[in-house]
Amino acid sequence: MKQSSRPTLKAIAKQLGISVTTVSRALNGKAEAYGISKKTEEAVLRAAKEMHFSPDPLARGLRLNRTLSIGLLIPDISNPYFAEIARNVEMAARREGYSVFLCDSQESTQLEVESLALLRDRKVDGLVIAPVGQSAAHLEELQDGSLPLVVIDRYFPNLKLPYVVSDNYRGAMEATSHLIDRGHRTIACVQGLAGTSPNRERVRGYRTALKDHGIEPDDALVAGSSFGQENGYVHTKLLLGKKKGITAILALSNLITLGVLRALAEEGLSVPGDISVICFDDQPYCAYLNAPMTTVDQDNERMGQIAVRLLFEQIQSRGRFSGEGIVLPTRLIERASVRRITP
Amino acid sequence: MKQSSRPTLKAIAKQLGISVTTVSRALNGKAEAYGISKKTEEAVLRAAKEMHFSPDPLARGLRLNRTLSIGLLIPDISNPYFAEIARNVEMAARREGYSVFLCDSQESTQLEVESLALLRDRKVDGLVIAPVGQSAAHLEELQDGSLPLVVIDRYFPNLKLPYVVSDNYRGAMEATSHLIDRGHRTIACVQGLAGTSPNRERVRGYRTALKDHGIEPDDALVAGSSFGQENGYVHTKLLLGKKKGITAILALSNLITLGVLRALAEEGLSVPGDISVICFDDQPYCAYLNAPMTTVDQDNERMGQIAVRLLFEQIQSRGRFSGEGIVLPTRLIERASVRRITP
DNA sequence: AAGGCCATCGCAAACGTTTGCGGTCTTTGC
DNA sequence: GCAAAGACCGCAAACGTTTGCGATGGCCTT
Repeated sequence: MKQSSRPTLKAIAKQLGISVTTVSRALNGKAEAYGISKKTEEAVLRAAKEMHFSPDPLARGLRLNRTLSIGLLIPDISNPYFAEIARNVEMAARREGYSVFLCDSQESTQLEVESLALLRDRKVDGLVIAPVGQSAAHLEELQDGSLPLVVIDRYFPNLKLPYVVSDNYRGAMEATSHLIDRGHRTIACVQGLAGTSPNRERVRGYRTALKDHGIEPDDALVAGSSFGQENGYVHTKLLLGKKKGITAILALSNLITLGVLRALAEEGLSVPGDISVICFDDQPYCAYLNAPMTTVDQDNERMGQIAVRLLFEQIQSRGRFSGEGIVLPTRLIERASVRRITP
Repeated sequence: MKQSSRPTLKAIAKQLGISVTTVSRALNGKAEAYGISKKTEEAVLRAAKEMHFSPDPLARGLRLNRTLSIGLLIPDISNPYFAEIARNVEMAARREGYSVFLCDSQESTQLEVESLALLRDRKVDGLVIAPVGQSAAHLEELQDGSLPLVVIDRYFPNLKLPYVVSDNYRGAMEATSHLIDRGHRTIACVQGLAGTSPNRERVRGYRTALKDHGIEPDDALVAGSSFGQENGYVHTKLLLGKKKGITAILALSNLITLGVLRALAEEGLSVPGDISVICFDDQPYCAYLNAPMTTVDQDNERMGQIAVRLLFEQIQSRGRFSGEGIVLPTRLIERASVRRITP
């Protein structure tokens, strides 16, 4: 009885009394190109099937310098927003025959740098990365196209890297306008991680909407420093204490929103009775919250799929990417967390 | 200017005028064992550092038959329950120097089988798998210990495979008892995927609790066939139509719960005013739902960590696992979705 | 002076592929 | 009958490691 080790080219070759070369070529569909008779080709294919042969990815990778794997680098996979993206990336990649290495940078640039090196070491054929987004120094060296990659969710305006992101600017503008249209004038904004493109764009949309409606943005109404829940909680508390007359809050992420809600509950404020809330990231549960939440839905399903498509285009054209990037529209989902008021 | 290709052992060897053998041994800490002088050892280490050498995982894997990678197989990574597990698995694995291949089986046994083959092909050193759980045929052949693995969330009583799961039985029993204690007698149960261990155990806990309190379980009060949201919705509708007098619902997953809530909303029933609800899986948002949800919290953080620990114990001891498996306690988190009634 | 024994290191094979050059036959053309 | 042309296939190197055997010197011992 043979060991349970996988069959190799050699095994097939020996069984058929031919060389590994021929076996390899036949299996790679190069029979015609190398003048291998139909008979042997079929024999090889049959034997391979019978023995359940599949080429060793390591050996093949070593020789070909392609691993048929990609890296997926995410700031926090437990965030349902990213989890959804990850799911679509995995599905799309698998459909192309690629496997994906998952790395969670835990919102730490330090860990992101390490992960990047690690994935590179692993010789992944490409990378889709949702960067922490505060620093881009470690991404600059990736611009040379030596390693195909696409950036998602957060991007860097001054880097020549393909990206796919939401139209955060318009999304925030629409949301803010929605509030203004319903009579709100003093609108607070609980923001996320400063310096990241989504945060920057969203705040910009928020301010533009205000100005467009003749309301002067008040910097004191914008607070926050991370996309996490705790941040939402803390800064809602602070905002409520510092500024009076706030009638609505724009929360810039789903986790922030949960923090906001906690703070409001503690303060005994009801949504939307006492205060209106609108937030980024639609999640399955948003409709069932106390006061079903009006949200800015991002199409993260497509984001994952498109990211992979963009990536494979690079991989197949070996390198250079031309386009600027892709911006996906958002969608305002109106529910019941915004009240119409008369100022 | 050299190509931007990574430095190899040969490069270091050439630079120092020694053999690759010596370089390899020095880098692997076998200098002493093979009698390599302190001087050369240090020279090698220094050169390696300077050139930013790191061994090619492919070549190493080919030679050693170890890839320093594990596979993580999940039915649905976009489910926050599994996402949280994935996060902890990734973190724990990375801490041990392992990378993780992510596979999403999309709750399909078919895809699970394929993924298993794929990961095996990739020569992962181990596997942590949350199986779909309906069929175990493809897992049986893994019992021989040829590939270390640990099963999480769902397990198979008749398979000798290490597992770590929640104490679903007790969890459901406590939840049901909680309802009974508050006066509920007609308690519906919206279940998940039939045939899976969590579902079986939870239903068993539900029934036991009823019997323990002198209530005869009514099979017509148990319905459902998947852990998804749609299932929760549909079967709540059906239950409400079929059975009268239901005062409480036990929902066996977080997604099911969302479906339940949708159905109740459509029927104009309020929680907990008209009907009480209690559910499995605590999620960050549960506290902010309309009627903050009383839940059975599972410690999926530890589940991921322990799974990895168990896995590495197998990997290091090359093979045989002795223990039976690990059962993590659940915790009932009492909020406001259960009303006290007087039957 | 010869043998033995350390201390230090290198050769070459092996892991499983792919691929640039060939090398044999058989057939064909004249 | 003989060369040229296909048709069909194999050798061996290469990818970057690790490792079983030695190999080479120098120094000590007797």
